[in-house]
Amino acid sequence: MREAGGRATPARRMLLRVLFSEGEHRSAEELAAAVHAQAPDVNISTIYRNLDELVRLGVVDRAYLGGGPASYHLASAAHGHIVCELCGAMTEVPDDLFNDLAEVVAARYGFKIAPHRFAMTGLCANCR
Amino acid sequence: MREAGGRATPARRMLLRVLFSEGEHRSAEELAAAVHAQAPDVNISTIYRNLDELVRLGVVDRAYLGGGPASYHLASAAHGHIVCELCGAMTEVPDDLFNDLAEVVAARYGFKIAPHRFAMTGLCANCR
DNA sequence: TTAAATGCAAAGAATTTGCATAACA
DNA sequence: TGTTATGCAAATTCTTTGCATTTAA
Repeated sequence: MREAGGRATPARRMLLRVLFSEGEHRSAEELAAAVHAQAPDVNISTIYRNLDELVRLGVVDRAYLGGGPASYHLASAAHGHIVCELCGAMTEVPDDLFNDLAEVVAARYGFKIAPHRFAMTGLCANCR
Repeated sequence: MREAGGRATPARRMLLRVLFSEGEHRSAEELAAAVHAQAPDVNISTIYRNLDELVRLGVVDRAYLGGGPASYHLASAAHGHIVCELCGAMTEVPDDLFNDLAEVVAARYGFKIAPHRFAMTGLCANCR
């Protein structure tokens, strides 16, 4: 944080602590709730601003898993996502599942996909 | 529409006409604007309701391409999407690009992916 | 004539912004 | 001591909902 010209504030410490301790795939609201358990005065807009900053620094990944709120997780825990369109169940899938596809897309379009920042939607085993 | 117990209303005719004539990947607001060019009185909530219905009937696909509004296109024009996280450029990719990946995901998780309803995000050739 | 569709206005969820104040370095 | 970060409230964007009215079949 400091290296990037930022400051170490209580709100930021709390947010990072929560990101490490809580499970993956938390929305901004959920992260805010977790932060509030310890520091009730941290404003939601501060959460959003700090998440933006952490995303910009590459510390946190923001993934859009469908219509709902954006989902945040530590960049260190990279993985893909599959999300059921009916029941909403989310499953993590290993990054390397995308290797072949990523190669083709890179070769054909010059596009580098970031598998941990989107979800493949469809139908899960239960809902099919 | 009628087969599904629905009615053929002017608002629906207009919406479908627009979906056929306009390009792909329109947001609800864009579709509303196009409809309004011919029928200024159609309410945006009617657009949303009819889009919901068309999605339910499988006539239209709704894709979440990132943080912005949902994107709608005729289900007949099935294809995948890659969207650049920096410049927002969207490119359509053929469905069959997902064949191998879809097979693995089906075998391993029992999950059937719907490639035309999400976008793979990442960096385009220009932004890399 | 009756269930389905619409318009309107209002609410809702998720996120962003302006501005005065507080606090890290 | 001067930015940087925060709180607060209000605004924005996208979408949904309740309800009275209209309309297709």
